[in-house]
Amino acid sequence: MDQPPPQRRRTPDPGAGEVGERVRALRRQRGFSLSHLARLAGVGKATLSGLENGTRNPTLETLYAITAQLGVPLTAVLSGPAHEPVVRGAAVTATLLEVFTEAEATFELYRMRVAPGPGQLSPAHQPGVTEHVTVFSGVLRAGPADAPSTATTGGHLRWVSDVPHSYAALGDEEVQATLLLRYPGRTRLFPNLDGSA
Amino acid sequence: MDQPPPQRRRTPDPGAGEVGERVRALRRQRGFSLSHLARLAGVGKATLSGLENGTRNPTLETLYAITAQLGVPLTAVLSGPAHEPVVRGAAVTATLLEVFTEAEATFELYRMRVAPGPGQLSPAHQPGVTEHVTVFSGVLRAGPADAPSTATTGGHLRWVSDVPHSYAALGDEEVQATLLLRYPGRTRLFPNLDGSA
DNA sequence: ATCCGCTGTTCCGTAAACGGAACGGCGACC
DNA sequence: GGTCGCCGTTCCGTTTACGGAACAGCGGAT
Repeated sequence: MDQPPPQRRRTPDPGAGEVGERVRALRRQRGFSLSHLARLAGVGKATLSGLENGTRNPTLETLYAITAQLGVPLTAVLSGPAHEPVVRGAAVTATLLEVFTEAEATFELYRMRVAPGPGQLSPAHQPGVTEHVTVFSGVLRAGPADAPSTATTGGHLRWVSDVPHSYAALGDEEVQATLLLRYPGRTRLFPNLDGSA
Repeated sequence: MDQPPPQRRRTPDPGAGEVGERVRALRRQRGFSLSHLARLAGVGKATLSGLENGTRNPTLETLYAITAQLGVPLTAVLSGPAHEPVVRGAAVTATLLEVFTEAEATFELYRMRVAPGPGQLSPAHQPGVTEHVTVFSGVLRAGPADAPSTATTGGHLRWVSDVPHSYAALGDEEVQATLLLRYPGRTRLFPNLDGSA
């Protein structure tokens, strides 16, 4: 016999609601009303309302029209692991955001999260490598293993990481931070991740 | 007077055709036939065919179902790593790298370059917005217009940017930095009274 | 008080993206 | 030769995302 329609459901969900939440957050940040943004983007208010509330499944064109007026790339509102963690340890999870190749040095910018609890020790990098950490949430104790420093929200740490170094979150809160690695010359930690497809 | 004809056209196009080309390339890489991928993803062959040929404007759900079966994030098929500057002024050029949406706040991470010469003044942001700048090349003088601070390579600046603020590169060298903007998360009608966080 | 103007939601007809089926084309096997 | 299976495209009816209009709620001006 004919099968009934074979389960139109597809995937757990890309986070349909999350996209709407991000759009709404970005819109509010800019002080735009829903009506205003809809007019700017050339889409109906019903469309934007439904999108923000997760009751519609927008087309690429619609979503692009909106994010363009918000001044963000499409990828900024898409949920999910746009970038997969490239460094994962007991406490530290880092995601490569960007690679800057300059004349004198190469920079790798990571978003880093450090879970509360015992810290994590990382081996030495190549000579001349420096790390710059900007904490924007939580309290981080990090630096050379024999002389770490502490930074809280808004704080900044910097050290030469050609020696073993440690990361640890103080307190109960997960640490959110950005990590900037500076390599002299042009050697890269992850040569195949430059995304210059 | 009446609205002018409502200009149904939106934007130059995010590269509708490009998305299709990338999907097709990824599919062929994996040795999948169109029919096979359509079946895997649970979408109609007509849908996938039209998408690859650029004659359809897919919904997020459709595109996600397909990219998931290709084993790539949605962003892999969207207009690539083309980050265009989103802020441009006399001295400052900034590129939005990432948006982090947290429970209490939203963060926008920029890569910023400040050209040597006269600085640039930026208007106040909304209340509660803070800026965190990490300098990794050059000498930057920035902060509230009436009380800027100076940071050199490896330095860090932080200020509340609900007042006009300025950026200027000291010396002849262009300043390279990362800029983290922190927006208080949900726009609350009443300020938080609990004082936590 | 009434009126605005604006917010965001909901209703509704239209346009189009959707899945399924049918199509022509091609290679393998009988 | 015919037949099968799969390829990718096209046709077609259904579903739904779309924009416009109407709606209730609210703050400010008169």
